[in-house]
Amino acid sequence: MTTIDDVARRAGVARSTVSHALSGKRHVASSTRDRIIAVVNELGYQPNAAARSLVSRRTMTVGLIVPLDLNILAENRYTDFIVGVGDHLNEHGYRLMCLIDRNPEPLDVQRLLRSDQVDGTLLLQVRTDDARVSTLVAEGRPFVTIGRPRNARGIVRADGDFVNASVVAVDYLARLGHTQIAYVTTGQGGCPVFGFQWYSLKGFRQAHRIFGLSLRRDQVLYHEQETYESIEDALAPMLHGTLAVTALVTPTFVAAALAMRVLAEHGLRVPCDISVIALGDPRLTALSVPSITVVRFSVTDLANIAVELLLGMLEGRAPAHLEHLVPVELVIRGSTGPVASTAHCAGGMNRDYLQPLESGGCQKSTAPAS
Amino acid sequence: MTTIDDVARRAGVARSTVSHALSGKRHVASSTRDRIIAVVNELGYQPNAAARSLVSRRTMTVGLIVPLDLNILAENRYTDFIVGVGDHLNEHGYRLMCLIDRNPEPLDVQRLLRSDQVDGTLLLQVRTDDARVSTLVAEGRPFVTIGRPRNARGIVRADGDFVNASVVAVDYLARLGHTQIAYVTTGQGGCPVFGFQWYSLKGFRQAHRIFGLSLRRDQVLYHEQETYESIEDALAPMLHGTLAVTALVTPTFVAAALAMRVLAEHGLRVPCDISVIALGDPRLTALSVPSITVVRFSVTDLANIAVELLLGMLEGRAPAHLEHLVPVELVIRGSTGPVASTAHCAGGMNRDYLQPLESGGCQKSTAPAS
DNA sequence: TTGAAAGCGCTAACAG
DNA sequence: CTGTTAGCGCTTTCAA
Repeated sequence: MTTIDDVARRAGVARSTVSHALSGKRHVASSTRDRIIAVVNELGYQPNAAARSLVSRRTMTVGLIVPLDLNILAENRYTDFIVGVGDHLNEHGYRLMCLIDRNPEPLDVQRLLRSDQVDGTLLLQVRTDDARVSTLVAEGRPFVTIGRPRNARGIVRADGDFVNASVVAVDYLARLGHTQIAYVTTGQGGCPVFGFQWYSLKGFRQAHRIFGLSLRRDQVLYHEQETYESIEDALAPMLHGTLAVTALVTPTFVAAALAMRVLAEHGLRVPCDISVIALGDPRLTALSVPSITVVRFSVTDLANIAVELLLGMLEGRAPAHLEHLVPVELVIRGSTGPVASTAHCAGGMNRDYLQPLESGGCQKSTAPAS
Repeated sequence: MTTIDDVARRAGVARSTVSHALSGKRHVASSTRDRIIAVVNELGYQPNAAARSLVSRRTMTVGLIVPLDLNILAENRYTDFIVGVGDHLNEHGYRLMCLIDRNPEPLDVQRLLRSDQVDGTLLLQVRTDDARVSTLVAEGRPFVTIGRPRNARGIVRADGDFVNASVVAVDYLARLGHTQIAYVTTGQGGCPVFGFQWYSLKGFRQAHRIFGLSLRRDQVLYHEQETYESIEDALAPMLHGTLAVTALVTPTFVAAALAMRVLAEHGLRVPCDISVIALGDPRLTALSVPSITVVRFSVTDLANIAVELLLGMLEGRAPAHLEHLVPVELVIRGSTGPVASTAHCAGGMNRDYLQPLESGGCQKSTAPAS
C-alpha cells in the first residue's frame, strides 16, 4: 500500500506539498508538481479514503436507501433509478452506497448516518406514510426523496408528476368516450401503499372533478400484492358485473399487464371491452401484447434532478424549490380504444383480446406486412 | 457528533474501555459495560466508520461493479442480483458500494480499490472477454465474479449452470421432435458478448453432440442489440425460409419476447411453427403471452453464494472450489410444443399466435372458466 | 514556495 | 479489570 509519505519521500518533498499538489488548494511550483505527479503515477498512489474523510469530514459518498421488496424490485421499477443515480453521482466524483434492506429499520438508517459513512441520502420507493422520512428529518442530515410521502411538508423531493399523469390519462379516456373508469392500486387499509400511487389517485379524483365526471367509492380498487390472484380479487366487481366500468387506470405496469391477463381470462377484451392505461415509465410495456398505453416521464431526468438537488445541498446551496416534478407525456399504444365499439370487435369471446402490436382498435388482424 | 471520548467521559471510563465494551475483544466488568451501553444509547453513539477503518484496515464494505448499459439493465436482468447481494451483505454487517459506470474504465476500478474503500469486490455482468477481470487480478485484491469470462482460469466465480441449461433446453426440444434448432444471442465479431451467452452457446453445441444432432454454423444467430429491429435482422434467414428451424433457444428473456413478436409479425405462430425457450431467471416471463418456457435457476442463490465466497475470502478462508454453479430447472410454459403439429393449429395465420396463458398447445381457445 | 506539526476518531499494544 | 498512549494516512494551520 502506497501512502502520501511514500510519494513525498520519493519526490523529495514534504507530505503537505504532495497533498497540495494533488488538491490544488495552494500553489506548488510547476517543476515540483510535475515531479510529484510523476511519482504518483509511477507508484499508482491513491489517497486513502478513510484517512481523508476522517480529517476532511466528508466522505464523498451518497447513501441510497432501498427497502427490499422483491415483489416490487422484480418489476423493474427501481433499477433505472439506481442506475441513473449511480451514474450521475460518479460523474460528480461521488460514490454510491446502497442500503438495501429486507426490513428497513430506522435503526439501520441511523447507523449509516451516525457512523458518518455518507454525506447525504437519497430515499427510494417512498411510501404514502414513510417512517424513514421522519427518521431522516430527526437526524438532521441532508436528504432528498425520489417520490413523495403524502405529507411532504418541508422535505426536499423530486418525483414524476403523478397527479398530472392521472389527469392526462382520464382526459384521454374521456375523449374516447369513457365515463366510468376504475383506478387499481396496491393498498392497505383503504390507502395506496406508495406515494406515487397516492398522488396518482389524488390526480384521478381531481380529473373527475375537472371533467365533470362522477366518481363513486367503488371505482377505486385495491389489491394487496402485484400478483395475478390478488389483482383478480380486486377486479372481482368488474368481472361479476357489479361494477360497470369501461376503462381502468393503474399506476404500475405490472399491475396493468396482470390486469389485462385477468380480463382476458374472464373473456373481457382489451381494448374492446376495457381500455387500460398505466402510469410511470415502464419500458417493458412494449413487450406486452397489446402494448400498453402509458402516461410516462423520464426516470433518468428524475434521478438526475434528485442527485443535483442533493449535491447542491451538500455544497451548501439551498434548493430553489422543495418540490421538483418531472413532466409527463401520453404514449398511446394498443391497450386503449373508444368506448363500447362492439361493432368493431370481430371474433368470439376470449379470442381476439390479444391484438397485434400498435393496433389500437379491434378490427380483425390483417395479414403481415412482409 | 458524538465521539468515543464523549461516551468515555460521560461513563467515567477510559476511551479504550468503551471500545472494548462495544467490540467485546476484551473482558469488561458487566457493571461497567452496562453503564457504557446506557450512555451509548443515551447519546446515540455510533463509531465513526472512517476512523475505525483507518486503524483497523477494514472498511466492512464490498464493492459491486456494474457496467452501466441501460439496454441491459432495463431488462431487469441485474436488479435481482443487486438486491440479493445487498441484502445478504447487510445481514453479515457489510455495506454495499455500487460502482455503476457508463463506461467502466479500469481506472475507476483501480481508484476504488487503491483508495481502500472496499475490502473486496463483486463483478456483475461479466463479458466473454472482460477487461475488469485482468484489472482486478493485477490489483491482487479479493474478488468474486457473478458470471464467468470465457477464460476463467484461477478466478473465483459463481454462476448459473448455463452450459447445462442449454443441454436441458435442447434435450426437451429434441423430445418434442425438434432437430433443427437456432441459438439467438447478442454478439460482436461472431462471439457472444456476455459470459452467460458464451457458456450457453457452448452447452448448445455440446447438446447437439450428446444427442447426435447435426449443427450448422448458420443455426447460431447474432443480433447487435436487444431491440425489435436488431432481432428481426438476426432472424431474417428464418423469416425468409433460408434457414429451416422449428425451435429457438435464447439466453435472455427479452430477446425471447422480442423474437416472439418478430415471429408473430411475420406470420409465424408460437409454438405451432416455432418453439421458443429462454434461459435464466426471467420472472417477467409470466407476463408475456404465451408465457415463455424457460430453463431457470435461482438468482438469489447465486447472489448468496457469491457473497459467501467473498466474505469467506475476506476472513481468510480459501474457497473450497474456484467455480460454483447454481443448478438449473426446466419450467415448461406456453412457448414450446411438439414439432410441426400443424393439424392442431386452428385459425388463420397471424391470428392465433397469441395463446391464452399456460396453454402449451395450439388448440382453439376455449371459453373462460368463469 | 515549501516544511513541520497538530490532530481527525478510533483500535490495540502496553502498563498497571 | 482498566487506563495511557501510540499511531492509522491524511488535510490544514502556522512558520519559515
